Amino acid sequence: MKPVTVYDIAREANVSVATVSRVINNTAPVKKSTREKVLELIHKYQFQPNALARSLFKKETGMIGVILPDITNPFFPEVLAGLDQEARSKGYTFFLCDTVSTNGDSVEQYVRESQYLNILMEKQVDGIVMIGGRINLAKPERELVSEVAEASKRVPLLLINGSLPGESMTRIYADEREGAELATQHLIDLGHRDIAFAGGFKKMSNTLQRIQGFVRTMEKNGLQAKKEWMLDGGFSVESGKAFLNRLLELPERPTAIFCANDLVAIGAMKAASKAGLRVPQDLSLVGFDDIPYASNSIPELTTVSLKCYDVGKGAAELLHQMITKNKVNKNTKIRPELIVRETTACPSRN
Amino acid sequence: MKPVTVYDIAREANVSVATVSRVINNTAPVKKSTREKVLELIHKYQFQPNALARSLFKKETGMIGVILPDITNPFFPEVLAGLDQEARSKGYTFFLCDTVSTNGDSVEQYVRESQYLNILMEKQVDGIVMIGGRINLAKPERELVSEVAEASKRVPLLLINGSLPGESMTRIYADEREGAELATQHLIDLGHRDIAFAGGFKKMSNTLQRIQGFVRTMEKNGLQAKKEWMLDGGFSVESGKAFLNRLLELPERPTAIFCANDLVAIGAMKAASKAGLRVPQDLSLVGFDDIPYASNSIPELTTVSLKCYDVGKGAAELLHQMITKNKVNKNTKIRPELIVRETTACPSRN
DNA sequence: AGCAACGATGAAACCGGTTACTGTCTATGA
DNA sequence: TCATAGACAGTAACCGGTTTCATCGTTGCT
Repeated sequence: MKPVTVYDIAREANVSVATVSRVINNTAPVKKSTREKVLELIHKYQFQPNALARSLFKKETGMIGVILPDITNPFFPEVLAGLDQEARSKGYTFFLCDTVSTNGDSVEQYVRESQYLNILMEKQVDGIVMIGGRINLAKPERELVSEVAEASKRVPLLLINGSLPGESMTRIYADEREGAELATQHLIDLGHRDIAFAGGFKKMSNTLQRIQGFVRTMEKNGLQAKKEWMLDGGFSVESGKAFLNRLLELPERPTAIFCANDLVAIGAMKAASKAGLRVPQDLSLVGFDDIPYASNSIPELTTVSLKCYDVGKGAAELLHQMITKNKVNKNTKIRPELIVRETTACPSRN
Repeated sequence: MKPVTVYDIAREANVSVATVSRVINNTAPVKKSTREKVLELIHKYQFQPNALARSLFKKETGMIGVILPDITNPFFPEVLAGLDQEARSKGYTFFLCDTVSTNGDSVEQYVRESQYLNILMEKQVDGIVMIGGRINLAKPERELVSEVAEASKRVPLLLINGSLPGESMTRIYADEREGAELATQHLIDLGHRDIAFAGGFKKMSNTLQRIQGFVRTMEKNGLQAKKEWMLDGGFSVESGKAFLNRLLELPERPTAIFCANDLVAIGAMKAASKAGLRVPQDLSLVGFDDIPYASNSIPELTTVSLKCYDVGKGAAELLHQMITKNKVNKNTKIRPELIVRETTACPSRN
């Protein structure tokens, strides 16, 4: 049972396909009686025009691709939600491209990124959004990155929360350094002097930014970031636990930890609880991102909101501009916000 | 700067487009020297074949659509991950269609569902997966549902965790009733007799199933489910808090609550903590779904795993079968599993 | 030598829409 | 009365691939 086409409709209505098309798109006047006849047939057969054919000719698909590293990380659904709400109102549909690697191999992830980039372009998406992923690599890995820049010459491509070293691409991002400064200053203001930084990957630009903001703020306050209290190696709950346990084994312990993201903070909180430490009385914790977890934990997590939803929404607007006009300001910065909840307090003196 | 096409390649290689196509798809023998010349040009121009044109002719797009109610609910990313991993290995790409309504209006959500259904079909997706949403409506709302059944006649359509009353459609689901039985029996085995049920929407079939499992197990053990301890009205953390507070105001209080999902359980846990109740000493809590939250809370949540990931994976396999052959067993059931963690204990006697 | 089978290739149809171009026919104004 | 604009509609080209069918030259077998 073949799907019905404009030709079928045209034949049965005794008109040409051009007329059918005009009725569908309201693109030129059609006699009322003719229009009605066509409309009736369309309804009768539940005719659905083939979007492939249409897009092939019109050179626009109304599809945009989103490439992200792991949909299971609650950070991403949040920006996706913002992206979606805004994009939907403009008539776009989404490809979701998750580059998560099954075996934890990060090279595999990069490969996947390239694959998706190609697939999306072949599918003629109107635009592409990349969140995180390789665009977060720090300078040394630069070569890995050129094809992203290459792709951006062929299709509107927007980077979220990441930049390509050396390449000037359009991007929208939350200012991670400022966020880190906010968090660090908050801890210092509470009276903490012994503050650790835990989480992330030093190879990634987002981690670097956060570390920079941390170190800088420490120094500005006449404090110094202790090397042995700077732990990296992951963004997950598990790694958060590991970090805390490592910290526990040290001769000197910090009174507060600034975590690279909320998941790490949650992990640290769990490990602390296991070890009999009370948060925030014995240990202050601040996270980063403000994913929904953060407000659902007990105690609720003090954190820095990266305004995921706003970033997503802004991204959709920007991309839309890139697609229609193609004049857009290259760098859009979203200001993060410190959200004080229950995991930070003055250090206990003893 | 127009994108290059097979024609451009063909011209410059002094061959016909047919030959170029053959080289690309390895679909017929081509002389080695010719092949190399073509390949070289493809590389030179970074030629990317237009997938729209190809799909238009081949009548397959390698795209599948996923319709779900709210990507922000961590349940869905989990099944998405399973779906994705499996589908990706079979060469599919995803449309993500989030029907979440901005204003909380559920009618709006149904409208969105229909829209997406149509869009997806027009875009000629190879198949559609629907998770939750209107397929979860209980019988009375049946009329709202016919167009889903209608769509399933035109394109392979698979239902996850939901059924269409009266219509026989292919579906894969975790047995919610069995899951509820597991949870309830667990509480009873611990010695609880006064057990409440909180969360969900009574209009939705998934809630109904869980309630059924709960009530049935209570009765099987000679207990009865108290009407005033059966609260519905949501699947969110907020509603979980509200439920607990309502329960607190009652003259008689349950010693345990079986929550319609993990989010509700988390909410209840938070409200309990605020009210000075210790979990599990003063109140046992069991959730449902086993989203990542569940293992990250303090204390960790006892819950019923719906095997989201497996369900997603199974869905991808099923859909693929529906697309290729079209012979498939209509009902695939996944057995849920009780996961005992830290929020359940024997009731304290007093 | 004769013929089948196969390798290599091109011409053209096809997928299902949209639109440029053309040509009626009618209403309107000079 | 005639020129002209605008409503209405059809023909055919076009978008960029894939595939069928036909052609032609080799090779292999009898």
